[in-house]
Amino acid sequence: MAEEVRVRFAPSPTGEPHIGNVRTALFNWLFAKSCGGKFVVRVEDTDQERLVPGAMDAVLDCLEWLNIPWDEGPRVGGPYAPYIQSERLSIYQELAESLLREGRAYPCYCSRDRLARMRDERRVQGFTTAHACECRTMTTQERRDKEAENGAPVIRFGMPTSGVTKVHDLIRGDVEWQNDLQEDFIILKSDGFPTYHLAVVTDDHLMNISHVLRAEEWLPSTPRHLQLYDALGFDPPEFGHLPIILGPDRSKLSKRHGATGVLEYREEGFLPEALVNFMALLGWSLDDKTEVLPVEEIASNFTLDRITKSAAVFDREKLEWMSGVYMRQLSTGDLAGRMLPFLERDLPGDSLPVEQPYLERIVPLVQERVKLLSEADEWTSYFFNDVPEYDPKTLVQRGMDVQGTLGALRRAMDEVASTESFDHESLEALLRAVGAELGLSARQFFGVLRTAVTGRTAAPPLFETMEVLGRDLVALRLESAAERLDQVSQSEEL
RNA sequence: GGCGCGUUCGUCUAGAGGCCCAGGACACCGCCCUCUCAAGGCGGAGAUCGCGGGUUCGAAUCCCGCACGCGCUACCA
Repeated sequence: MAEEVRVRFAPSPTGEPHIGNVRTALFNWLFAKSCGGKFVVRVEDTDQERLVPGAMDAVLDCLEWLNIPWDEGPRVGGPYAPYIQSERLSIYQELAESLLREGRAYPCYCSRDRLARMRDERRVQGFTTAHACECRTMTTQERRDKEAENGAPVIRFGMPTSGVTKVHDLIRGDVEWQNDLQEDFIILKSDGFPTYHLAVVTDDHLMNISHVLRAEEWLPSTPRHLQLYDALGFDPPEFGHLPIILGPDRSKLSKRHGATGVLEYREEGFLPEALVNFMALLGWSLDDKTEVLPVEEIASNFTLDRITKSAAVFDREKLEWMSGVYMRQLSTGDLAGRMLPFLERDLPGDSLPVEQPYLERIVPLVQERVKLLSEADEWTSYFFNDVPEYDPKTLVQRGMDVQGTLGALRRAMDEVASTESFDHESLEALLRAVGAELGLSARQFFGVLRTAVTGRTAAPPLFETMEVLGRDLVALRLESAAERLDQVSQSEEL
């Protein structure tokens, strides 16, 4: 009988949550969902020096924003609590102690300098930089002497000096390492904190993790973990090493590549469901055609054998496209609700407050034009003021002159003021006829009106826009346009 | 330097011996639609499947070698 699938995401709170981290979280969660397993979050805060206050909350906020819930972990608790490693120190210390007693680990008194020198020497000699110092074979007396002069040692794990360590990686297949090339790595630092290696192995075992799905950069430390499992008498979980995510220069995605923090994408107004879909496609695919699919469908079709082995370059342009796709799928009310906080943030103060019912009339006009919520203000600002800012000269369309443009504006003013129905269909019928009468093409006439009404040369359909703005505002803007154009042309003639 | 992993259009990918002189998507170009911008439709360009050897009637797919890229090589994760 197969055991319950339990996977975990184990971020270390050392900075802003990163696309790479979150993609790993997503794959773990997808895998758990795909087989009815549990997804646990565990905070690996064993590096006190690099610890960044608030980083843990940022990670958790990201997961929540992306709608990736966890079954156990911080904020939700669970049967294996605590899920924060700094609260579990005694567990690791006891295990390190027992390893020490059994002779599988030993105290090491070497200084960093000495270690660095040894590594350099080995490197020039063409050897691996690994392997142990002589602390491994010290006598008890020698240790006592060292301790007196050097203070607290670190605890190193003694790797086997012969044989190979093999893993059957769920994604990469069989991989093996020669043991004598492996380093005697530190499991307990001199401050009493465990290193990653001891802590993961311990907690993955204690928390009953069945599958370790982590980034490929961890593959080289897998033999260490396997040997630790063995020495501790624990059954190892299954391992699967996920392809890493690269920046445009094909090196591991990192801060120097610019926007890599997930929170930045939230600030920019990417839709979380688009980010999730997009990240899932970084290393996984359903088939040869389908790319846009809801997360439930990704989860129900998610299998490890469809994960790629090769690293993937993060393509922001495609993400933007996908965000637009999801944007268009939203209902009016939903989109309006999501836009609101962005408009409140980005619109000038005198345009506020934004009323949701009014916004919902605007949304259908801009929905298929907006890719990011942070663009919402650019697309809608002229709905929230009296007269938009623009260069009056842009009123004059190709093939027209100032006088003709002024005439067109004044004629439109009259029509707008006197027409009975102000719905877009009537307006279009009416103004089309007027344009023809003036001898202007639709492009010209509507171009003049577009600039006058919206202040821009690219905007949603004119007549729907007018309908939403209402007769008074439209009339005001047409009038203002005529005045401003008149002024400019006069001042330039002088 | 050592160890490990990887290598299909610029990018994400499909492909598990004949369906592939390689399919889809983003980006790009053109046309259509059209009041502008989008969205949409149609079409185009773009990959000698890293290279060289094998195996086979037949290889992107299997084997070997090489090259290149990336990762790891901390009292960081």
